Amino acid sequence: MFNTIEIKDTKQEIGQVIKIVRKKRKLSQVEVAKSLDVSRNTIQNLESGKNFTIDTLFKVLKEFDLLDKVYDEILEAKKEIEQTKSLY
Amino acid sequence: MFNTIEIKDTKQEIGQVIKIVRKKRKLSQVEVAKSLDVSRNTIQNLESGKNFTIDTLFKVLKEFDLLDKVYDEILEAKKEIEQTKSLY
DNA sequence: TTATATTGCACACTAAAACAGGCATATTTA
DNA sequence: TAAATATGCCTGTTTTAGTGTGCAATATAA
Repeated sequence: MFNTIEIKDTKQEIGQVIKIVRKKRKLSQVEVAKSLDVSRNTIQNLESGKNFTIDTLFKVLKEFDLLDKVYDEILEAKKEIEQTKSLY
Repeated sequence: MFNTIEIKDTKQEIGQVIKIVRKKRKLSQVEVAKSLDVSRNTIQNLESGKNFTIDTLFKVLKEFDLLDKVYDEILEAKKEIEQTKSLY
């Protein structure tokens, strides 16, 4: 009936986005890993939809200049939620 | 000079959003933890800006009907990135 | 106020993310 | 084509997120 999004799908989409951005910048997994001081496995797992920590994700987003955008969207969501009257 | 967002700040904002939504729904940390089958510590750490896994975050977002929105925003970002010509 | 529930934060323990390294298979480049 | 580079995935080890418990401080209800 309802087409609810699964956690697994969302992780995989994140991984794809990261990979696309990395390719656009012509960087290898090794190069990104070195820049962030994490292992290549960590980048590999992130890109392939495995579980990972928020620190790992945000390190990559920051490296790719995407953290500011995410931060803004969180603030935007916060505003909306605060304005919305509770339905419960 | 440039006001770059830090990872720590972003995590703390996420924690605040989660907490606000939970309060709006008049749920305790214990109740949310039970619903998601995670420990209260995990919810506590998420809300207080500690490090956490993407699975934990997405479980909470799904419980609060926010995962679909996040998924859409990821797809939107993906489109934009794919269209943008690389600057590198 | 007094009782009850909730929260924040310790602690030790367990499960899993992250690390280090290797290897086969693409993919790219000379 | 051959060489070099990059990727995907595996195995074992280390680090840390998550768990379980307890307790003091705070907030809520009687």
